[in-house]
Amino acid sequence: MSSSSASLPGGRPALAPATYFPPGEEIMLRPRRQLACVRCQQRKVKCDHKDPCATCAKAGVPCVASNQVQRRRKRRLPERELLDRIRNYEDLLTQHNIKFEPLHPRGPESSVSAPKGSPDSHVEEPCESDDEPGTTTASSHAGTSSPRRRVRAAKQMLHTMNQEFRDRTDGDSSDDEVRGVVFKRAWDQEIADDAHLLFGFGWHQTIVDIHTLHPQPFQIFQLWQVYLDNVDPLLKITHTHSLQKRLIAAATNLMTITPELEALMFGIYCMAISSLTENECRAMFASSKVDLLPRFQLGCQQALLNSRFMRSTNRDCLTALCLYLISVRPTTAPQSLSSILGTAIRIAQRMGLHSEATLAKASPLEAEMGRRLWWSLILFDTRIGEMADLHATALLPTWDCRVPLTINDSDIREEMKESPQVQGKLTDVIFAVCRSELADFVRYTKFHLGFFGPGLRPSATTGQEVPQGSEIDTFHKMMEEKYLKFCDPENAIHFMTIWTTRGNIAKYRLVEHHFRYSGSSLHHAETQRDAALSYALRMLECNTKLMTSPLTKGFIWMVHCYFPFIAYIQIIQHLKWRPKSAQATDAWKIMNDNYHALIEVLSVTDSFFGLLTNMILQAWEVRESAYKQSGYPLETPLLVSSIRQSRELLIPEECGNSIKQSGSAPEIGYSDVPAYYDIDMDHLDWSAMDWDLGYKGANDPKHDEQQLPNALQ
DNA sequence: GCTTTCGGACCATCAATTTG
DNA sequence: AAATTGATGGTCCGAAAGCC
Repeated sequence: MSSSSASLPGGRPALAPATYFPPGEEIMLRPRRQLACVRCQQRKVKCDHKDPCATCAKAGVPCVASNQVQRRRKRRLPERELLDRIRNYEDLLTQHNIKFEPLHPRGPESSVSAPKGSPDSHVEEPCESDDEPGTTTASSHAGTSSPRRRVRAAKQMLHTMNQEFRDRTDGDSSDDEVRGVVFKRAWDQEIADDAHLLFGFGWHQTIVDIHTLHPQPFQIFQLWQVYLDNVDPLLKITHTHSLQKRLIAAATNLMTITPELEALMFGIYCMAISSLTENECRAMFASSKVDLLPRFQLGCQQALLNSRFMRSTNRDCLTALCLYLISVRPTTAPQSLSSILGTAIRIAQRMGLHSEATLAKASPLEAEMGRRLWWSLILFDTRIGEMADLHATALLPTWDCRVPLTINDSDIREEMKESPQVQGKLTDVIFAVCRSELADFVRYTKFHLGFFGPGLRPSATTGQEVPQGSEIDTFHKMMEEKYLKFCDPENAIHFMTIWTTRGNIAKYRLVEHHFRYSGSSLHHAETQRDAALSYALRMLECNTKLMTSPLTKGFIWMVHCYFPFIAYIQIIQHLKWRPKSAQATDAWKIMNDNYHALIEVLSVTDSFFGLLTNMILQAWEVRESAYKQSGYPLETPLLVSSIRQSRELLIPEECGNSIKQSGSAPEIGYSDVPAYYDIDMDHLDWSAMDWDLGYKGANDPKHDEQQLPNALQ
């Protein structure tokens, strides 16, 4: 081992070890090498390691500290592989009639030197690059190809198949596996361009030069930093250590990056911008979100097309698609998004991300990142399915991808052969693990399968017991003991984990409640209704904490995605039924707090705002008249006066009419509901919930007119 | 003349391999 | 187990190019 003492031969004075290791440090305890900042690394100039460093300070740009990239496993080519390669090259020389001295004299049985003209021999054609991106001409499209070209393509396809069979049958692959690969390759060669199916233009026909859509190199690192702060801690679908190195290299030469990495970069830009507020975005990039986001989304689309994302098995590519889809959510109808998410999940299934048997064949890093990506897609798809009123879900016990491991990114490296040991409960990935754990629990529950998989019997297909209602208690206790009690409420990601988990558990308690008592005589019993109300109030309380805490500022994009609309419905129904109950005062307070957190980001002209406030006002009117009858004084809560005030500012036609209509089965396509206020379907077939029966006319005959929007019925 | 870019010399690190 | 090897990651000098 070379020493790090001062007497290094031939070294540059500036590179003396003291530069890297502070004087006085013991060699045994020496710290990690102090790295140059990202910009100095990129510019290959000396970095003084200050914060900010002198060169960045001088240039007036942000000084971003770089991370050490994990060393990759050294790969030594085994002798056999080297010999095979030599054999292959010798074969090529033979085919081209180039004289050489062979390493192995060839006998007539030599398998690699098929005689020229035999079916096995490679058909050499000049200019075989028709399918190369960028070289395709209009006349070479599949639809307009000449007979000569078709013959050539057919020959090439046959050649590919023969080659594949030869290569594969030498190894351990089964016949089925070989056939699968061969046909996949064959399709790949035969059909060059089909990506326009989703994004409207062919992969070789980009409408603008994609390179012009990238931000400046220093902005790439700013966006990366925003992504690391606001997005990565929640999703954990990129491996920071290995990706950062690739990004640094990519940012210095955007012309040479692979389309997959380019797509991922645009996906990261999209999510970074999505996670910023308008003011933050303007302060950092001197442009508005509405300018930047569509630009990066277009770049992501084009890069996805360039990487032929629909047939690709590249993880970067699918990760990019996932980030892109999350970033378009606020401006996309859930029905549309749900459809394209189905495509994403099918791609993931083709890659085998849903199957532990397939994941086991990949490296531990690939497998683990694959699991995280699978769960992210499933969780996002589940949520969008709820919003799209989809009566189907991919969250079922029909696949066996396990919940991601509780490990830090630094615990898993590319060269690892064995899965890393699970670390403590508080790792980088705590949020992603907790929500995956919850979904993994839910997908086996009776209520969930009752709604989405009545034909599925998880205990028979998976060996797992079906949790009963009371098992939510056990599960909740387990989550509190296993994860939440270790969380520090002062830590942003821990705070998110605590209140998101508790809020979601309350939501599933409510869903389970309705499943259990739907159609039962107990459904309208006082205690059951009180229980349902308490779950809904708990949901709102958790949501208020997430919306109002300064800790979650960067994560608010995720909080907005989970607006607890059903909690509002549950609470308002209860308040109409029992306007003077002991819980009613508490309920108004909790709703008031949540509403004021909501109003921060809500526009009073939104149709969703009208729908929500209409429901709230009706509940308040019931309470007011009940108190008037009894003669007790009643203080109007702030949210009611605030709603009334905002309505007075609106033109009556814009507000009142639309609200009245929306109260009676409005045409609320979710496309016109601002995504911040997505309506929460919560897995339920609401028509089966018997929501209104017990409440209708309880106190006011007008309630018969009070209906849930179409999508909720 | 100042700044930026980047080829490449040189050093550090550490897994794989060899040596004793 | 220690020593060695060699692949890979990292720094930053200094020549050349770019810019004002």
